[in-house]
Amino acid sequence: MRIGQAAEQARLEASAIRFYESAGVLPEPTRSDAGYRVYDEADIELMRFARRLRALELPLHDVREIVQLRVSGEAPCQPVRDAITREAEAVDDRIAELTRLRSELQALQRRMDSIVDYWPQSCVCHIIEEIP
Amino acid sequence: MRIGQAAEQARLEASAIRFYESAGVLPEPTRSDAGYRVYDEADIELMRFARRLRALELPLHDVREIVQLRVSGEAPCQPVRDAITREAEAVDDRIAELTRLRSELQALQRRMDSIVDYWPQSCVCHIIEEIP
DNA sequence: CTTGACCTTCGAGTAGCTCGAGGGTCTATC
DNA sequence: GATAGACCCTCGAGCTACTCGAAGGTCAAG
Repeated sequence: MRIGQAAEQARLEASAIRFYESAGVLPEPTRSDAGYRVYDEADIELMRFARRLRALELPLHDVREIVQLRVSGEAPCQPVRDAITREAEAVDDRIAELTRLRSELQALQRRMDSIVDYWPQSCVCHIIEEIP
Repeated sequence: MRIGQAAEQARLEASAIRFYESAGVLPEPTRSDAGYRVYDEADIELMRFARRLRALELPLHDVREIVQLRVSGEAPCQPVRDAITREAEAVDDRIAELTRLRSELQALQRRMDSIVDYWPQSCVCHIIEEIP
């Protein structure tokens, strides 16, 4: 199977498959006489594995490490656990950050609305100055 | 005042100030005879304004538009309102996405823990295969 | 006159891809 | 056999928002 069909089966873009290969995440596939990449079912499964790890938003270097272990026949369980633990912490941190940011944005929106209600012609942009 | 002190006053990195200038966010400053960038208090205020907008995680092209309006003497109120509205929506979307992701990561962690509790020697990585 | 702190520009690096240019290949149809 | 259209190749650039390092110029103090 060539890269287009592989991409469809693995639900990745062909450009992403080439990129993963160049980044050492996926192994170099065999080539046809014409130089086309040729994949089999096991290659597709590996692509799906990588896609699932990326769907968890694991950084690519973690995906690379985990996929390489799997390719070499070692169980990548501990790296997967560690990566998921790190990722869960990163996600929690980012949610907390975005929650603070959302409060701040909502407060700004309320202030802008109230200023416009009371002084329809006035400029509200000075409220930005109040951000530390 | 030169760029180092300006960076300190505006709480930006000097490299960020140069980058903002090259990106058209901040205007080109006057130069000393030696070619050093020279800033006054109004320049610092503009830097702070840009920093505050970026602290709201507004994309740089929005910051550029808003800062340029302010430089040209126009009130950037409506663009600020629009940008904040867009940003609030983007933040809400991202929080929803990350909340889903956190649930998924926590579910994976629980599954991995339970598998290790019951079959301490087994590999848990097949649980990744269950991700669509 | 030298030292060290500061400044300059330019290019590359970060993350994770996508897209386009310029070219080759394969398959079906005429 | 020719040709059209779909597919593939590599390489380089682009996206975001900066940061860092190299190689070199400037300035004040001792």
